[in-house]
Amino acid sequence: MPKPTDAELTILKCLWKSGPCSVRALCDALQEQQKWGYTTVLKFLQIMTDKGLVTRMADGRAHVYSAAIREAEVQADLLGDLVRRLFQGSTQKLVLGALANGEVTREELEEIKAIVESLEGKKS
Amino acid sequence: MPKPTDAELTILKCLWKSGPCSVRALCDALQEQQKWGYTTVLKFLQIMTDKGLVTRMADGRAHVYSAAIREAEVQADLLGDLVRRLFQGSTQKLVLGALANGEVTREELEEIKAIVESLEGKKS
DNA sequence: TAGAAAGTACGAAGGTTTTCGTATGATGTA
DNA sequence: TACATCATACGAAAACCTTCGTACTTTCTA
Repeated sequence: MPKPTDAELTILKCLWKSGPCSVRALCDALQEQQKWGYTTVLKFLQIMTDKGLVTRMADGRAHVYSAAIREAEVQADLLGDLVRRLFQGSTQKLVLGALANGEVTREELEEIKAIVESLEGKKS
Repeated sequence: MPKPTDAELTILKCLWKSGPCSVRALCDALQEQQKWGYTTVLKFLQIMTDKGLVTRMADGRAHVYSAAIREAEVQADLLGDLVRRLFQGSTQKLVLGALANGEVTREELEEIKAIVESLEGKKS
């Protein structure tokens, strides 16, 4: 599974959020963040189809595109990449780095702690 | 501060580990992981000097290169990028994703929990 | 002193990414 | 039916990344 580029990620995020879309609908949905021309978006989708990142179905004259990988898969993939390349392969180092630098509310900390404790339970 | 490319990261990691190096020393240090020619490494260092990722000092005929950014900075930078681009800006979502997919030992979990608790303390 | 050795600088080739423009075909309407 | 509209396909330009090869300079050394 190829790692999506920046532009490809933008499109995937839009597909995850909106569900299957025609090129036109994607363009409209992207309008606010991105000033891409219609053929630019189309080209990305064609490349992504070749790479297996999206699939397409004919809908009369037009095509409807869907994400071919789930958000969680890409997240796991890119996280694993970062862990390997910048944190000596240690997930723990990445987590500590994220906690040290990111904004996390008290409620979110609670939730993280709960997950950590449940993982500890599994390791008994 | 420009985001380092893959090759640039490899070189930065080596500089962080070994400290300031001549091109020759870097080549040797990289020998095991990477089969780069001397001029390849030199070229990267020249590009990285232009980008401000490394600095260099003359040492007689040769140059000695040092990392211009600390490892923790780059880690924070790339983590922030990932949080923004793939986790809706939520550090918590990234942490949960990392915990769900990565390998973490019991001792590491303990340490994470301790950090979480100390952060909770700070928020009181 | 003449040539080997070691270092830097420059440029270029080949690949990928980003971004459109143009060509071409189908569809619907005056 | 002829023209505007909308969709896809194709190709190409510009930027960036990776990787060397070659040229040039300085410094040893036989």
